[in-house]
Amino acid sequence: MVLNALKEHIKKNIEISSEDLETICSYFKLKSIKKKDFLLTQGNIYKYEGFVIDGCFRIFTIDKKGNENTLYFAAKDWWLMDIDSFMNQKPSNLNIQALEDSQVLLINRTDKLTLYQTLPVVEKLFRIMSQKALVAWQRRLIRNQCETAKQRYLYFSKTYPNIASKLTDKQIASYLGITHEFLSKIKKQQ
Amino acid sequence: MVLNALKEHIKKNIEISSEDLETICSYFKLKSIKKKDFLLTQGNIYKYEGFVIDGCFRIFTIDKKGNENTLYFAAKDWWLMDIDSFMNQKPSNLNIQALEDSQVLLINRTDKLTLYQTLPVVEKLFRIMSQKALVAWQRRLIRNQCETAKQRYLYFSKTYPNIASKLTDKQIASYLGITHEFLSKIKKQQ
DNA sequence: GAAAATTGTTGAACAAGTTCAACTGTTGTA
DNA sequence: TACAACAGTTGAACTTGTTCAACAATTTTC
Repeated sequence: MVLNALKEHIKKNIEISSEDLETICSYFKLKSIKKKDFLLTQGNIYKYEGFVIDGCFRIFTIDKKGNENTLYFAAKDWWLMDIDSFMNQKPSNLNIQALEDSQVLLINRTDKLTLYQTLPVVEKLFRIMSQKALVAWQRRLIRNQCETAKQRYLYFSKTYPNIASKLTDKQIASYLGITHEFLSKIKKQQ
Repeated sequence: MVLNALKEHIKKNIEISSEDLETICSYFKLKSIKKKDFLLTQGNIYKYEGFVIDGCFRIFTIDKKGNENTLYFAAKDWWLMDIDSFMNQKPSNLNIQALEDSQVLLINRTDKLTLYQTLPVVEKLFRIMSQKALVAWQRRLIRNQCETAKQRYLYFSKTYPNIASKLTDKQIASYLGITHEFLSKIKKQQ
């Protein structure tokens, strides 16, 4: 059953009773998203938080010069969030696009706030997940500052082979913060 | 009184009763740290989480090549954390050094875990603070990817003038991810 | 207050990464 | 199946940032 992936994911992060687990999961609804479709586009308020059941997404921004900048990719068991837009009801700077036909479990803002209020364990769950994510973002920033594009490319394709294999070089380049021409030259070198 | 800064900070993030606020604050102890002294050095387990009352700190790592890479600076009202080391009792990759004579409120791991267990509002507080920090780290990464060193320098000195004024150019360069020679050239340009 | 250590500046040669343009190879799609 | 759209490759000229070395200015320390 589709909710099992979410349940397993939650249990990896916290200890939780099965009643609480059921309650949490009952608020999530499954949605299918076709390849190239958007779950969120820049300028709109993000009304959901999503957990990827199957498929792959790219989360990116487009800057003033028109360059696409990929924040991260989300495959199975990753979250699709824009905390700032979702919590503060602000227009988002992000685009969330399916790279292949995908399935996500979505929860809306009202239900999420209800969960926070009624189940303290949900606060704990998202506190722990946020802190883990924070550590990961700090490490990525440091890597960006002290490694060359080639080292970052090798790290990415080694660390996330399943995701990397689904991506075009253009998408990988926008994640690494380099042009796709330069990525092409890097790959030729080795 | 010294705890007032912490109380005000907490109240900016969540709604909280004054009893709970008192309870939380009662676990923090004031510590003075002399200029150039370390609150944490790379390889050790970080036993505290700190809230800066006065002074300024630099949080940085040293990579294999011996280059210092500054993660962030923490002045009044900022937190001094290494979540990964503190929560998982792992040796830290970070150094936390006072840039001037400073004062911090510290809480140890046992007390922090007690707070999490006894006061649900503490989970919420750190969930919210972590999520805000996460958003900030994502934005910084995007800025690093699409702006030049000069733009990043101007952004930093405009956004954090109080912190920037306390720092040497070498420290600022290590935060921006450039050499201090290049920062010197950037400053000459304008 | 002098010596030592650190920080900041400058230049020249170099390396990393971009831009633009032209071309090739793939993947949709009518 | 053909054609359009997009992804990938390559080269030349360019910009951004690094490295190293020498020197000047400032701060620390005894």
